Amino acid sequence: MSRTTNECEDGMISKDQTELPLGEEGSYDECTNGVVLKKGPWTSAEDAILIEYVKKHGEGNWNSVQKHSGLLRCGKSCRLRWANHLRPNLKKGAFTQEEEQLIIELHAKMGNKWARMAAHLPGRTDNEIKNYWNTRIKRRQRAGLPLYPPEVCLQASQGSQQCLDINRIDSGNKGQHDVLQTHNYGIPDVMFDNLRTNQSILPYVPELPDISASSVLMKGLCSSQHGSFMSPTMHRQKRLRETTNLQSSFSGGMKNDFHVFDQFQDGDKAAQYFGLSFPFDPDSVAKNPEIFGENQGSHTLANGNFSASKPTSEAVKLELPSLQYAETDLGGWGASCSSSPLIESVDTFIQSPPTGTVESNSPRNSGLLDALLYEARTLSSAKNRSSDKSSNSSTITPGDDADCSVLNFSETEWEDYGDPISPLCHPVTSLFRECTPISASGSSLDESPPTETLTGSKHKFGCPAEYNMKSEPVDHTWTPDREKESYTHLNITRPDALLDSDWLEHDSGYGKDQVIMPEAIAALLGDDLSSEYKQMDLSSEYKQMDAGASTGHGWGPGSCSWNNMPAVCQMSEFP
DNA sequence: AACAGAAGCAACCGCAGTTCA
DNA sequence: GTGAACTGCGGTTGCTTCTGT
Repeated sequence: MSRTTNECEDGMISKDQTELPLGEEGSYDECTNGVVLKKGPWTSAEDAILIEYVKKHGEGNWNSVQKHSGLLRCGKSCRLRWANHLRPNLKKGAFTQEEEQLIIELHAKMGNKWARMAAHLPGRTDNEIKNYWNTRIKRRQRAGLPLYPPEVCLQASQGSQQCLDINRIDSGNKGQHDVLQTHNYGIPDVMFDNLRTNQSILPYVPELPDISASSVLMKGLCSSQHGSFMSPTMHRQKRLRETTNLQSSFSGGMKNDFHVFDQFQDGDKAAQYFGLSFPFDPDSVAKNPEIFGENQGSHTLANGNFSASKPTSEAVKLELPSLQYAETDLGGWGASCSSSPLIESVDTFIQSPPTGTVESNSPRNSGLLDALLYEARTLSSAKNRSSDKSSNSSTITPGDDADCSVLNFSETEWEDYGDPISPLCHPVTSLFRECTPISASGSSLDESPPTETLTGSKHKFGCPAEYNMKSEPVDHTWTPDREKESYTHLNITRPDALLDSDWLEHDSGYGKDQVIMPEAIAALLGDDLSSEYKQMDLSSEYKQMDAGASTGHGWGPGSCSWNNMPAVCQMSEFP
């Protein structure tokens, strides 16, 4: 079925009926029935027509735009033009630092879910974000920088962990569609945490500081979600669907993208796979080139953040294992504890930071309905948390808006929640204090890896000096002020902010009558959500996963051993 | 001033999900 | 229940502008 044909069939305006605006820029495609549609850049006249149409008829029914307005554009083109350029409240201009930071964090958690990311950035379009990200990747690739700054990887890992938890809890729950969509990001962390927490099985791991096994590997996987581990040529949604079909996002991801784990029944191989401090096994590269960044074809950096023992390409050679960022701070990283993961971390992937607006009032817009529900849950849970915050911070409340917490690593906020222990068994505040490089210039955080840790002759985990990243004269001295600055960057996503009247009355461009009202949202979701989450909490699957866990949180230390990991990871025969 | 490459941006394309007849 | 139509999303391409040589 040809979309163009369909659109043309709807087009109604035939060539002989229409006077072509010859001389205008843009090309014209003639469809089988003679209808001609313009392509290429939009003119201001066309914009005016479209704006007028939307004013009269509202969004949606894009294919009828042509019928009613005579605009020689297909519906898709109209929708795109409206969404990306004409709709009210679009922010134009460069991304602010806050936005950049948010994009990085969101991408670390969501991957290339541009539309969802855009929902977190009011006034920004998915296209803008996508373009920004793609150019950013190019930039960093040239500079030999890792895709994500370390602290973002940490946050993403927490989100991933939570994602996994949720998937396990409620893998069959269609309502967790959003969660399922993000399954990719969770898989590695389990692997890594398992590595770390099962050191007796991995002979090399005990030599690593507490943070190493999980954080190092996780950092690599922060980028590997699109690169080294993932097959970039595989359609993401296809992955999702297959995953869903498998009744387990986790298993699906493993099946489709993590076949390489099959070889990890051997602990040594696993160690080699995860590289860095482990003896390099060139065979691993030969056998699994995709592991080491030879998966090309996506925009993902070949050198991503995942630095194996020995890069196999020049691009990778520039790469430095992300772990080195923490080289001088390993004492902090190693401030291990046996506490259970951070409470909020459990449901990071359930919720996300607020979106500013509901962009459409189109009743048929299912995607936006999802977005509305998504936002509503966020709002609802944010509200819940604000009320629960004082009473109980040690109970898993899946409805909590932990996503915001991830994005708002305000030290004070962590403290507010009691024991600020990360899922990696590290005090979050100390992790971020030691790991968040913010340049004094206030330039984008991710653009500035800590130089002083990049230029050592040989870092602690055995990465030879020749793999050191190109050092750049960036001041990475960490000061409390900078720390504060970095935290405050993110406060726009504070759950509290959601309930702020200003936020709620954020002009969506459709008048205040379409403002999201917290009461309405609460009424919409209210008990349903809570019961849903209660159900999740009690799900037998979750209990099964939790069985044997020493922490009672399912994925804490001991919850999943290396021995049972292959059972999870080798799900190629998963029913 | 001319040129090449990089960067930024806008738009198109194809696929998939949802809705409707 | 099924197929067509509509819509949204992500990937990609192409054009324009900027920057360095």
